[in-house]
Amino acid sequence: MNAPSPALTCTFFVRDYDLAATLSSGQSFRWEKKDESWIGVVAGKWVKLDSGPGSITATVAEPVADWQWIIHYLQLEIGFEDIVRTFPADAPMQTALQACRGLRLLRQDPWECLASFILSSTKQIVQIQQIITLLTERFGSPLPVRAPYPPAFSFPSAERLTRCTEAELRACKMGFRAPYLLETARTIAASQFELQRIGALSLEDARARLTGLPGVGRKIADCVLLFAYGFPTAFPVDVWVMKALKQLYFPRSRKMNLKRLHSFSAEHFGCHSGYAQQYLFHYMRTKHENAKRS
DNA sequence: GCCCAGGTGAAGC
DNA sequence: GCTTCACATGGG
Repeated sequence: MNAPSPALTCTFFVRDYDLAATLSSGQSFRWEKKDESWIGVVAGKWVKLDSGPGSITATVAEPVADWQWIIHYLQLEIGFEDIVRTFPADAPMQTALQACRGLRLLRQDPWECLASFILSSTKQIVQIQQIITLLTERFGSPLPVRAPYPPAFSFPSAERLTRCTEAELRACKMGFRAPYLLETARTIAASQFELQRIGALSLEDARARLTGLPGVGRKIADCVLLFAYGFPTAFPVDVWVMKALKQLYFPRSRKMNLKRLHSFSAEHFGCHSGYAQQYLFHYMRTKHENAKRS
């Protein structure tokens, strides 16, 4: 077989892939929409994604022969229909599914995902994006970019962040999250904690390891387990998912606390409950604008 | 001014 | 075990 020759673009044929919903659904915070394209950084490479009918085209700044990194990130090879089929048949779930069919889960870099969600607590998605943009501009490395697009930067490594002061991090507008990020970066960089090994553990053990890090509780751990490691039943419950579960499933119960909702979700949403969770989250966040459009 | 945002950890009961 | 509160910052 001939090795594929290096190229600047590659087109992938896809079905049921809503790129816009996927990249704007609060999994990753590094995507910016420019005209009809999405600009981001994946695996240390600047990349532009364009969605066509039944296809996604990736464009990079320097020719590459192997596109596996973007295939993996976008999860282009998963059996989407097989996942959606496992969702419960109840009305709320089917409404959410219909509202944003084609929404996918990404497979992100564990460190970037962990650091990003440490910065996410009680912040709106736009603000998380602002913080991460500042962090990458100040402490990441500049990457080759295609003209005429603005400069892009890698996500700073844990080791790089250990050389920051807390004040420098706070200056990225992250507030009280700065010491959490700094301490976690130190733990990771000192190899007291191997992110590599988390994926081989059971869900419960992996979650226990992550929640041992400062600033990482159940919710942030579940985000990393789902968005970076692909644990299919990690089920992050934030304020939106909480609202979705209470309003859609327990409209007249006053005593549904976090713990009860976790046990409900574990038995109700099936073997891909994490995927189902992302549909509920995105549906709740966007249903008002959808209502306006239709 | 107020309430809220992909929460967590510590203190109080 | 649970509930309450402080913690920065910016949007609506």
